[in-house]
Amino acid sequence: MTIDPKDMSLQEQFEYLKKGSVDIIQEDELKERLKRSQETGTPLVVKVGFDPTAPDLHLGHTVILRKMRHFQDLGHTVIFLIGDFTGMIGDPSGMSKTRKEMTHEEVLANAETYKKQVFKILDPEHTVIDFNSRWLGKLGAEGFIRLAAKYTVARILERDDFANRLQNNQPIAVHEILYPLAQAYDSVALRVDVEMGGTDQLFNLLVGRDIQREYGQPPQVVFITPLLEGLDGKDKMSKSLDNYIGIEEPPEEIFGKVMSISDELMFRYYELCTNFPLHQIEAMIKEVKEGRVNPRKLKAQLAKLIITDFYDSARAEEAAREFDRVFKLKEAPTTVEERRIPSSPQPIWLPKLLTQLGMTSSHSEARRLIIQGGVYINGDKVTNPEQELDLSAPCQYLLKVGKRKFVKVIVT
RNA sequence: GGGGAGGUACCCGAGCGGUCAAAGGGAUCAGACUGUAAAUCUGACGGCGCAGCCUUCGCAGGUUCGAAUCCUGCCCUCCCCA
Repeated sequence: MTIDPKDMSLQEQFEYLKKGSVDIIQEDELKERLKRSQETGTPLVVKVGFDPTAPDLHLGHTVILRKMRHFQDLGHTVIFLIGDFTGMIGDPSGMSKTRKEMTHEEVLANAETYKKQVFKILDPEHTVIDFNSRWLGKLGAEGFIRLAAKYTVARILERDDFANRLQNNQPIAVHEILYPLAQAYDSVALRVDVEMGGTDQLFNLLVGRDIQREYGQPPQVVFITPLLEGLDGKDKMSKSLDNYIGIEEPPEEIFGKVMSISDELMFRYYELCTNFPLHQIEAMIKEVKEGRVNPRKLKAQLAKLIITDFYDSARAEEAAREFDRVFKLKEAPTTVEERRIPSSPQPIWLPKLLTQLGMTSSHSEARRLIIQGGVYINGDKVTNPEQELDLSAPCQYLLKVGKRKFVKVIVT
């Protein structure tokens, strides 16, 4: 980015924001608001809701965080809204069950965790962290009924998820159909100009438009961001599927995970997790296809970019060197977890030790890995599952299990 | 309320008296080949100091020399009708 985003023309601003979006409803309305904002010098209010229970952010979340940042780059205000009230309902789109109410302290603690993570991407100057219990909690039964009166059951049931469940005779609890309304009311309370969300949020965000209209506000622009595929390239990235890159993971870990994704997926990540303009990404795809560039090089670059976002370029370079060291030169990593065990005249059976160290989950597994040639001691492959280690005198053993599990055992 | 189907290892799913630690697929893990890519190939995939033994097929009992398979009760899920 050579030019200051604030110096962009309106059209350029629009393009800057649009990159990587799935849908914008309506594009013209967004352009109009950008224009008016510039004319009046009033920043737009951009809202994105987050779940109060899951403050462990991963690369998938950064897609929308990056987009929030783009709005900030243009001087707009982003509201990081923690859905502590709606969290009691549980978003039906996540098929989650109704959650129990969290205490105020828990919510605040989670908010702190969020702060620590999101400001790796967001600009604190232009970020407001808010909680929707602030207004939804005050609404009361009466207020809620008034709100509910502004929408019809038929319209709520248009939602894919509800329609399917109705079709399949699955239960829909009454409180679930209130969820979209509660979320929509957030937009009213905050007089939101733009609400962003993933593709699974489309319905909720659209209800926001309708409800704002009911309350005499201009309907928000709905900005839909894509869901990032997980490391497997199939499902969306999520912690529960264990196909994620955590925002707080160590650089070495992130580097390794990025290197393990498929070439195809790499370009998707380039698109959604870096500021590379589309034409450059297309050029890279072409170069790879024509064999002019080794995809491995591009993947390493991607890994470094991602780490730089979460840490800094020095850490990124370090992670890259470390990776080469372990996987190219097949050396041990520079820092290996060390575990001390007391010396003993009795030797220890290797599978027992590996299991004790947590490197394997059972003696059987350890035995299997040894038989399959996946266990090394001090760089030498172990072939005998009955292998024992001498613990009679102080010494060190470097254990390696599988491709990447290392532990240094120090006999004291 | 009435009728029907079913619960098998991480997931899907076969098995319906012994030869079943339970077919097949997926996921996963290890090894080979590589670029910790993809594709492919090989092997493993309940536990146990493992040529043997122990515990698994919703739960609890029962029949039998012998049960994932048969019987009884209980729990749960789904489908159709009302």
